[in-house]
Amino acid sequence: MAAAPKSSRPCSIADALALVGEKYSLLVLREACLGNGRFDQLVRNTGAPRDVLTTRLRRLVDAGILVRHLYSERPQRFEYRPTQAGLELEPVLMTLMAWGDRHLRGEGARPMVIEHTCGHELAPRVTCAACGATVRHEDLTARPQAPGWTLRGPAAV
Amino acid sequence: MAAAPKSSRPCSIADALALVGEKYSLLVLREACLGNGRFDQLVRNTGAPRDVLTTRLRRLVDAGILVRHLYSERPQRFEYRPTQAGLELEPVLMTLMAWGDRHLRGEGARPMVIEHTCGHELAPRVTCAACGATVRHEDLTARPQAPGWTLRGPAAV
DNA sequence: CTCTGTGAGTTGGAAAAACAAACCCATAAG
DNA sequence: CTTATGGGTTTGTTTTTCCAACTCACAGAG
Repeated sequence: MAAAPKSSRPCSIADALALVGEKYSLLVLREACLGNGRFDQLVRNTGAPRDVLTTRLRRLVDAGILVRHLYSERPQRFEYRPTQAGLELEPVLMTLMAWGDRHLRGEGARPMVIEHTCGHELAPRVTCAACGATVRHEDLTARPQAPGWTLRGPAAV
Repeated sequence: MAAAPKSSRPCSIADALALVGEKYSLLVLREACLGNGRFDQLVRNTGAPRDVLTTRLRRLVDAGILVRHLYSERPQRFEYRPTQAGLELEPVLMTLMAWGDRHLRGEGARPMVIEHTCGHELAPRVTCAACGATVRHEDLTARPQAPGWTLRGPAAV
């Protein structure tokens, strides 16, 4: 029999969520990407309690997702900006927003619209870099690399 | 002056996170998508405490992201499967996994690989459905639809 | 100079969640 | 009859979250 796993499945989804999956973290990143990276703006726009925001910001800076940028000496004032790694999470946010727009509200009531340079409203699509096709569940096969972690097979509704 | 917003920014990212942003929710969805939707599998594979898992599952079912599927009468046994809405969150997970693979570990140590039907390993890419270009931060402009919510402008690192 | 305001946090105590381990119930297998 | 399995619930403890108030450094108005 396969060795029984003692802890949860090793997976970069889990690892990523351990960093950015805490409450408010992704909202903070959203604001940073929008250019609203100052402490009081973050408090207002995310709704996070100030102390929680403090710990989230520390974590995100430590993880290399945000940088603390001094925008005024005397008095010292800081702003949090996304790093390259942070900016690369933006597509995740866009995809999540599109999902929310589709499933969480009736057509027409979107509170924020993103425009793409191409002139159209952004409709993010996740594609396979190799073949260019839109990613669909049926086209995927997961292969865990660690022993002891198996899959039952594709789930049908 | 613009009306000061009392609560946090209205945004489908926030709404989506309110549903699936709690600890373990997306890991549960991952397992459901992998076909491991039974209670004990979920406990083992996500590491969630059983009571927490119970409340997450209820929430995800109520939200229409999972369905509770009876796979055996006498004894009654259930399995949680992703709905269409749940499956449409899978690309978010794939994008997040790719981000984690890139930024959270050295090249080569990925614990799970997804294969696409095209024969290649899946490398998810987020593109603009209108023009097909890969989505990059510099190409986006956010336009909040609700009054009182403004943006500072694009942030540069 | 004092008075008020702003930005960026700390501090302290109450309330809510998470956690761990034990327990429950129906059925099935040995 | 005993043990095992699946899908949870219960109980008690430990962490987090939440909220409001407070601090500190400086700036501008009067």
